[in-house]
Amino acid sequence: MSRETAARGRRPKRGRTRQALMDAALDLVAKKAPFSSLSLREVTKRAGVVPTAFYRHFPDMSALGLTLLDESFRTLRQMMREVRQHELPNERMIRGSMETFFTYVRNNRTHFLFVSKELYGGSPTMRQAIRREIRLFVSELAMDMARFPFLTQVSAQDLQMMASLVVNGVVALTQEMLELDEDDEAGQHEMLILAEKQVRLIYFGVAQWRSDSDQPAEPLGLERVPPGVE
Amino acid sequence: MSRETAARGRRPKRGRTRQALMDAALDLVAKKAPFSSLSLREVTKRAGVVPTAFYRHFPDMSALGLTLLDESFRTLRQMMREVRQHELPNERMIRGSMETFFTYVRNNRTHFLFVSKELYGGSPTMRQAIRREIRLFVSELAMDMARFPFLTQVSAQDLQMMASLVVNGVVALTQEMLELDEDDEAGQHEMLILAEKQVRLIYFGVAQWRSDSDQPAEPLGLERVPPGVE
DNA sequence: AATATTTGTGAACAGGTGTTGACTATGAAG
DNA sequence: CTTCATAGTCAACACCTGTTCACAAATATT
Repeated sequence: MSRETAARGRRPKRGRTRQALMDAALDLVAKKAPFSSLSLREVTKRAGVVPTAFYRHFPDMSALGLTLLDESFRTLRQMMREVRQHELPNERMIRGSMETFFTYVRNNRTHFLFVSKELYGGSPTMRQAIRREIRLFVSELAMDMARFPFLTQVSAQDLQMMASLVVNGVVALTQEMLELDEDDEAGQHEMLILAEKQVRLIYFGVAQWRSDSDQPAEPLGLERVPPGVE
Repeated sequence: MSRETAARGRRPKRGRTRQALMDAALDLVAKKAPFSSLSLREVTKRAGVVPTAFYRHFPDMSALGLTLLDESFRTLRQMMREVRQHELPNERMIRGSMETFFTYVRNNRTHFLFVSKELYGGSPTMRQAIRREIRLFVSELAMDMARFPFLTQVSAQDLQMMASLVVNGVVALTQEMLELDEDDEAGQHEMLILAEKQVRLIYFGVAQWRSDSDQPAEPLGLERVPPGVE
């Protein structure tokens, strides 16, 4: 008895509306304004649903945002775990890690666009959540670095500092890559090369580090520069 | 809350309304939402002016935003120039530069808060403008680094890469510092120490770098990989 | 097949939004 | 003093906002 009364009767909208709302929000963020300046009605319209239907799935917009955030990070965390288990700490590791990470970013563009814009522009709750996730990555990377033979004498605090340097760099490059056009192959590859170089550069510095004295192993001539340079 | 909402009785309203609008927007961004989700009426209300008065000074909100951006960077550029001229490339330079820079950030908190939120959350025009400024700082730093005697053989491209690493790191730490409470002396000092360490670490890596081979001066035990790596 | 629960609809509200046009106060220039 | 452009006010508009409520449709449970 499929009666279509006012021509409003639509297809089976089982639990799909919820996902439709999330996708709609993600789309709008990707090609328009940040999430905070996104209206409930806008999202529902794009999802092909009447505004009031929103409340069947989320109490308000900020709840949608947090759900989106969770969705964004859950798969990312899982991927990072796998990378950490498979890779070994050698020269090729850097390239491999960067490659898999940036490929992942590419395949989940809208999610990263969302997170990127919320990192500093979002509500306090959002920002805090994101920064917590980032700090988690830093700690895990620091743990990995602790296993490097030439870093056994570096303090945990300095390891954290080094790891955050790497993660911050990757985050910045990720955001810069998101500014590129979606199918700018050359640009994205260039970004990958750059990322690898930068991380490698940091690792060179790391190898020179002594944390006990808060000083480098060698002065390496930084301060031996003659004052007549200017 | 000592806002002079009673500006109605004040005489000299000459060119002050324009600045009042800018200050109001800056205040709102600092303690509320990002600039994009800021309404014209909200700004005028805070400035103690009727909404229509806005159009006497700016065609629309985005024009206000660009003006704010310009105001934010003009003094910063000037300060950076002075630092670049006074400082010498030695060990103390890093500490000194970081100190003056972070002090400046502290004294211009609202401006940096504004820029920080617009970097990734703002309109395309805004983001582009900000990234252009950042790229400018990178280039200038790269020029400074080119004068380091132990970097004369590094390619211009790699110098750019190194400089962007430093700048990105400082940007990230700046944004992190802005998350701290305004009068959290300890936290801000800690951030300064961290910044100095990170920059110093990068410089150690820099000293190891050889750009002609895209490889480090020494394998330094990261891996005993043969030189024939892609 | 009858019932109950979830999910989507439509109308309506109170209030905020950008922008208009005509009008008025201000202060400088003639 | 008069003239005139600048800068601020007021009322009004058409539109978009979040949220409410009662109702209808679709699905699940009995």
